[in-house]
Amino acid sequence: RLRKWQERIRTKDAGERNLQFALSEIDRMASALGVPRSVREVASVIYRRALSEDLIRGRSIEGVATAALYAACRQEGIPRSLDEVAEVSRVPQKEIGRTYRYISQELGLELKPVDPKQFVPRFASSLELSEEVQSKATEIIDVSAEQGLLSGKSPTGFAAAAIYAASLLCNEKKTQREVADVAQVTEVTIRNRYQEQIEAMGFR
Amino acid sequence: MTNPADSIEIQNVVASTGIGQELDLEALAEDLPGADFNPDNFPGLVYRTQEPKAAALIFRSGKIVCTGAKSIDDVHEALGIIFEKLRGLSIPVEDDPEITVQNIVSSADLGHNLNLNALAIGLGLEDVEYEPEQFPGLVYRMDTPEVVILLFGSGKIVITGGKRTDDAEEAVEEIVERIEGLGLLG
DNA sequence: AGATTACTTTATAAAGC
DNA sequence: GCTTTAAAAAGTAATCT
Repeated sequence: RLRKWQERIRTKDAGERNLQFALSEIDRMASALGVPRSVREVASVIYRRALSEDLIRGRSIEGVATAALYAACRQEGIPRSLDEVAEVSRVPQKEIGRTYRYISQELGLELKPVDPKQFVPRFASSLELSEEVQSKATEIIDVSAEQGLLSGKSPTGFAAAAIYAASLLCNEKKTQREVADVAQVTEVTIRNRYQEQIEAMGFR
Repeated sequence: MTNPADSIEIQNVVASTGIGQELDLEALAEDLPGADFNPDNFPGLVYRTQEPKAAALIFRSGKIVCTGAKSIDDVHEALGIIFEKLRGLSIPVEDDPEITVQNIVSSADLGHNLNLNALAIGLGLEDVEYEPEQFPGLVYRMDTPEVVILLFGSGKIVITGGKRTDDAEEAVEEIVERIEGLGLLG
């Protein structure tokens, strides 16, 4: 009986330490990503839910913590790409994506697909582009998405191409390289999406 | 008006069987020209048939997995060739080993572009996985028939997880019905 | 700036770590 | 969970000319 007590305390302590570790990791990654405190709180709630529903078994704590943060960013409307999240995590991108899909399914998060427009303010400001370019890029995304060009395309690449196109249209040109770097996509992707988008806009 | 069900093409059939006889894979690897056997890597010996084109994974237990065939008939043909090869090496093989189809992968064309974002919401986010940052296809798990369908923006689809030839046709009819019901098929 | 090659996803069996 | 095998879909990426 005494051993059982000790075991329970030990397990409880270990669980408590693991939870503290996960929450501190979420905090560390959230800071590195520059997301507001509200996102860390949402991520903590998602992590605790995953813990209480026993979704961590067979997975790394860090993986679930990172996936929870990725999900929280999306839920709060300020998404980070898997690439960006992987940069501040010690878990490989592939595992983050898999774990996210798993906890998302199990917890019934039902997150809608990422809207490329949500990347525009952040990408545009790190390129020091004006509000005018941002609203033009937003318009390009809306028009080309309505014409069915978004299906299957990565939201980051789609946003990057629209920002590149908008920078040209507003005489604040950025090179494909510059835009590709902030969005973490290749110039080839920007070129491909850009061609389709200007056609959808009726230019060319 | 072309029927999407008519566009169905079987792309890959996976089946399992067994010869009811333990095998010495080291020796088999020597006697079977073209056999690949890397026990450090994987416990099965890989043997490929040219006509019909297929790949077989042969295990020490005598169990065999056949993949890559384009039809159920091809699976039987390819395995028949392997059984004969083994008999030719004086390895006793059961008369008609039972062959079980484990998975059929098919492709089809719905004939219209698809708005995957709208489809993800319409089909129900709980049954859908659509993460275009990770993969361009929308993954839809269907209950009856129990298959998984990958839907692409082009309207091309992949049906997998079925064990019967009819599964793909039933799945296409069902998905077309659901997409039409949502008013999302051109 | 092409072209080529290769990797992402789905399912599925097999034996063993 | 992983390892290997096959095949399709379409997007993205790395590498070479």
